[in-house]
Amino acid sequence: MSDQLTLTFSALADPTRRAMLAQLSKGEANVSDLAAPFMNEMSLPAITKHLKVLEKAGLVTKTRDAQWRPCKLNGAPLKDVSDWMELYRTYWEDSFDRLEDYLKTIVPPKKNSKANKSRKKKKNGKGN
Amino acid sequence: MSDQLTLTFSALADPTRRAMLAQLSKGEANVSDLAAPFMNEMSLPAITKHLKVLEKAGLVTKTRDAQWRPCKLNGAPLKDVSDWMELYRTYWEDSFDRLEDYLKTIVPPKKNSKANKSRKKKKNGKGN
DNA sequence: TAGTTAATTAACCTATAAGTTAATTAAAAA
DNA sequence: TTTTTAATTAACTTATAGGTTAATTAACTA
Repeated sequence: MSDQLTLTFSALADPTRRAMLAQLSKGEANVSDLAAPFMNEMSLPAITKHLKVLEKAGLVTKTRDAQWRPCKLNGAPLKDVSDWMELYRTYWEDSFDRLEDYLKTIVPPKKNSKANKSRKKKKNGKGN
Repeated sequence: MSDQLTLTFSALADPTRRAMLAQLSKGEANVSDLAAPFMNEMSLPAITKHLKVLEKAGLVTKTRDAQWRPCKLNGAPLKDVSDWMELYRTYWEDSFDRLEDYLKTIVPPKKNSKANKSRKKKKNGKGN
């Protein structure tokens, strides 16, 4: 009963699943194709499970072709992630960091805590 | 020993934690401030734990002020998410859906129309 | 029909995520 | 000095994520 965003973030929170998405971004692939890069690390049923997580999140759609199961990337759920991210853009954008750095150069580092009061003396009266 | 992206996605894969980030995006807050909206649903130690997950992901930094722990949002890890998302932009962008829809209107589903012929040559060719 | 291939399901194990209550720490206030 | 406030830690429970091996399903192939 998770909301969509939770389902999506959970699905993305695993490097194997992200690698599977990366592979699918190059084109359709069967389950065994998707499993191939991991066959030294894990079993086929493990891949089936990862795939199921991606399907439940709506990130992958699986069809049928004889005994094969061609899988396709579906990016739609990433739109929600993108929209969510947008709320925080100012917190991670480069320009924000640069602005912060810039502000540090023109606003004297002054703290108003009591601890600070006892510790720090302003260097010269010029600032601000 | 998760990679950063995994840590970040995992941290975001919980609605309580996302709500905490939302609150922090409005400004600094102490642990009890962050807990307040959830006090009917969960205990304070639960919030402490969620906070710890956010800290380990680098999304929140906690400082000290007497017995309070002012918390601050740090968006830096979201940059990685944003960069990762960028790889899939074409798969979720509205314009992509619209382009797809548009292409469906101009590429006849069946035989080679004149328009089709000029754009597409793909019956048996291994071309590109 | 028997055998092979592709994938899933079943049954199980282990680690950990997410919560709890109770105890503890640390600072402030009375 | 005692009490209150803010937060964490400890110890524990429960559910689930992520993996395993073995069995099963379903389609194609010889």
